[in-house]
Amino acid sequence: MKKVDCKISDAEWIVMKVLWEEAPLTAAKIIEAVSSNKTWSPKTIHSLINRLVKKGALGVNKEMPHYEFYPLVDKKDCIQEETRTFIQKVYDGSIHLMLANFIKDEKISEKEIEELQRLLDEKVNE
Amino acid sequence: MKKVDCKISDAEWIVMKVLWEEAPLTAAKIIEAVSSNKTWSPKTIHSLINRLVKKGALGVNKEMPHYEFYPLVDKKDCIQEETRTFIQKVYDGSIHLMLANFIKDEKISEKEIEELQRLLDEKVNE
DNA sequence: ATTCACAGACTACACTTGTAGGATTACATT
DNA sequence: AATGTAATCCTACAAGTGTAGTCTGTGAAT
Repeated sequence: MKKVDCKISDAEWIVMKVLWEEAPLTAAKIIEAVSSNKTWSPKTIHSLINRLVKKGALGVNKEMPHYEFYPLVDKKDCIQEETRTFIQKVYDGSIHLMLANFIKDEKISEKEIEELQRLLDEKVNE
Repeated sequence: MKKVDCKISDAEWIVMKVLWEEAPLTAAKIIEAVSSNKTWSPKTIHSLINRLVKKGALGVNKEMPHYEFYPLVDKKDCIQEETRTFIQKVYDGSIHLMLANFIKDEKISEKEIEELQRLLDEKVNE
């Protein structure tokens, strides 16, 4: 998997998430999967797929009766890059500020809090 | 403070953050503050300010020798909106997934972990 | 009073993004 | 083999963004 060097737009993320879930897939399959969340025209989804190929985020296998697409960039990398950008923009790059703000402000259930505490404990004992 | 109804772009966020920090400010002051982080032309910063005024994110006091600008939208609201969008895009809207992923993957110092644990504890005892 | 430099108004321009449409090709069915 | 339907390829187009530039007026300095 290549490092992410490209920006993936909001709409494109939806397509990428389908292929990170399962790949390779034909355009038809992708359209089917995306359509459960979005009411886009198949044409629109084709456009997004092609842009992602052009960007280097997707690869194509043309040796098939119908092209098959698969991710060329790693999901974890993309998430981290996206997160980094977001935290930079909103929290001046401070992860800590972000998490603190988050824990303070958001509605998190008791159970989730316990779960997070467990995760933190694990982290400590690594 | 109005509710945020407008999208604030990455570049615009930098201007907004200056004015959330201190307001009202003249364009010259804003340019000065922004220039410590960014090497934008003053013209560029003027453009951003004007777009923000047009979007309704900034207000202007024209009764001054030089216009003074101030935020019309609340920082907390903007952060929350931005965060919501981000989590939707990357984590399918699951705050929990996001925090969990974060705690697992990111390099967080021991001290930060303790700090977060403290925050969670506080949250429990609310 | 003249000039200079900056403030403010308006304009520019290429690139990305959301959202498709049209033309062409190729497989599948009659 | 012909035809229809779906898959590819290419094109479109307005709005938003990053990144400025021009023109015009006015206050400050000479």
